[in-house]
Amino acid sequence: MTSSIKDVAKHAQVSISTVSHVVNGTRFVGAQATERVQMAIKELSYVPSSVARSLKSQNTHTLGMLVPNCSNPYFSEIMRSIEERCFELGYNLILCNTYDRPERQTKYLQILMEKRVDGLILITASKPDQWRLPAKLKMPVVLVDREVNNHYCDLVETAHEHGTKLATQHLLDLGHRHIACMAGPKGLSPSDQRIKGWQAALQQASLHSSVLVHGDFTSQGGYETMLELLAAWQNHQQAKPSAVVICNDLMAIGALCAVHEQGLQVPRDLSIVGFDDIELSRFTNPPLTTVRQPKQAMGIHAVEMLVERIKGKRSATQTLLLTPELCVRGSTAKLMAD
Amino acid sequence: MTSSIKDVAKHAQVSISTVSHVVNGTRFVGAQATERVQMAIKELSYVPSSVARSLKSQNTHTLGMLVPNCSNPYFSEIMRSIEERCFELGYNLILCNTYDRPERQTKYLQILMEKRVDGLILITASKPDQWRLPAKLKMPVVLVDREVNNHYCDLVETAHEHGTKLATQHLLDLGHRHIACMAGPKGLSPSDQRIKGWQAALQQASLHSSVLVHGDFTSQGGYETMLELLAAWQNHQQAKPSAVVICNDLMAIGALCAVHEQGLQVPRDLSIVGFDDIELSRFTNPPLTTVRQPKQAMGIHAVEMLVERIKGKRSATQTLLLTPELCVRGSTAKLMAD
DNA sequence: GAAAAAAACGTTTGCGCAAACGTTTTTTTC
DNA sequence: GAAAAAAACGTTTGCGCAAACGTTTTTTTC
Repeated sequence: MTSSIKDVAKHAQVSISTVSHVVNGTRFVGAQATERVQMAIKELSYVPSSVARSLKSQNTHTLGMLVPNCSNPYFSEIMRSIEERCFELGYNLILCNTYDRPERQTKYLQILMEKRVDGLILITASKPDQWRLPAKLKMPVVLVDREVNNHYCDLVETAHEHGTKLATQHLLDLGHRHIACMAGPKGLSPSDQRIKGWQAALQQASLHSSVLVHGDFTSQGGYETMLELLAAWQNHQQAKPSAVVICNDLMAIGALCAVHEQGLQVPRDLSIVGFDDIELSRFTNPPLTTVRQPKQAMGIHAVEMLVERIKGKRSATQTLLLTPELCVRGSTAKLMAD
Repeated sequence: MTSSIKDVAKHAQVSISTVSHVVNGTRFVGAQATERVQMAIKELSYVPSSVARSLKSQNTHTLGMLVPNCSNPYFSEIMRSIEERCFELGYNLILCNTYDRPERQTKYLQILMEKRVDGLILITASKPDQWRLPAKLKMPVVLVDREVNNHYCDLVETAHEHGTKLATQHLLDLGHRHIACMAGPKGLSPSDQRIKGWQAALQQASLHSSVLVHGDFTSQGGYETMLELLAAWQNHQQAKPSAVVICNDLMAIGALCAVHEQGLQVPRDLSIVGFDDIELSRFTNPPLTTVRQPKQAMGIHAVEMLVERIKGKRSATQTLLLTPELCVRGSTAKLMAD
């Protein structure tokens, strides 16, 4: 079926050694021999086997990438830049969706170890207690976006707390005093840190913390959670805030939808700030004011840190904290006097 | 470093053959021997090498997946269902973004052949003339969403033409008579077919084709193209249509943004229908009426057809044409009398 | 109780390659 | 012109495994 180095050698009337050296340029080979080998390669459509090469060289130039869900734009945008940098550095990526399910993650880790991937990029949003990396996992690992309990590995993340601080401060500057927060699932570290940032900004302005609710980081969740909030406000069960800090863009987009569905307007009746700055945030109605995570930089650095480890150029673990920035668009406005 | 079957054999005082048979359950092994092998595996943290196994068995249980851009929600949603089915069937996926660049695709095809992937899933949107599959590519291939010139391979796609026909008919039913179309890049087969559907529906209603413009299937492109359209209409260079069929959701979302930015309202001043039904379409403002592509079914069938070929269960090429359906939401409304 | 059959393992090969190690031929050195 | 060096290749090994092929011991059969 597929021809091997042996077939090429026979066809070119040289040794397999010579074929190997022509293919890899690892030793001088005379002009005629080179010529004959190249001809044979072409005629037999020879493609060297990475499988055999990997067995010999003990590396695969392949990385495992675990993400909760590749159709979440936040993750897919990070994935994109990871893939891009991998391509440039000569690595391939095996895509693994975990859906935050520990058994699925465990299964994938096993498979990736069997495949002898050179390293792992972990973007996983499950609760810390649910998932500890097996200690025996003797393989370079870079965590992206969130810590893991027993982390003996590198980490790249955004300064979540600083991000929501920026968002909240922006709303304060616009005159808002009642600023609610829609966070992610309880116990999830990025979510917890974002809550802290919101609280810190309020405290700094000598304001009480306002309403805090938890969503699930999906659009549908943001939509439903916002509907509940609006209902509570309309029934006067709670004082109505004039602004909401929403801890990711997907929920913010769902929330926007809910607000409009109830006949209210953003930002006239309610200012909304998101978090992540996914590509579509620029095109919502109104365009979403949000905290931009440097997703491209995250991906690039994650790959570079991982490759450093793979090549043994660094032994100490390293944490890279990237700075988010506020993108002011149309979903926030000055507080209207009632 | 990592232990091999040899180490396990020595530790358990059996032959490598026995270890292999215990690991794979391919031959009866006595209770004590089994016990000793399992102990040794645990103590040495032995993980069998898929690399060596692949070299021996001549398969990798790995598929290549080429997509134009994994951060495009339409593709990422298909990818998700592909990954899901692969996981169930015991295959891994290597993620390859091509960005519609032929040289990048060529490079990836070479790498995937070297990696000896068992098959290929191709979701690629580049122009047919730019990219022909190398004839020597002796490997099962399934095309998703679009044809390729020399296609000796399987194909899964949506009935594009039928889709835009549904969309256009819906607008006609609402009383619209001037219905424009914003298509994708010229020469791209799904785009061309969608244009045909729009034309066919108009013709069936004995109407002239209205304005046709070409975007690039991105949000930004949809935004800009819509701004140009609006400018042309406001300068009375063109009669203003009351509705637009937009050939994917990303452009539709960009277009929505442009319309609102110009102070107009959807659907009051302009009805808009999208195509794809990406997840966020439900949450736009107004929620987007769109043609749903059965993305999950596409992914599942693509994987299953590919695995059939890999296992040699089918030799004839096969084309699967899936039926889209219209999702009526808030971006379309009855034509208002002026 | 000897021959045949069954049970339970072990030895060896080959998958395709990279590269250490070796060999032959030609050229250089003095 | 003989010894040494250089040029240009070839032979062989081992990476880790699956499985064909083989061997030894025990049990069954008549």
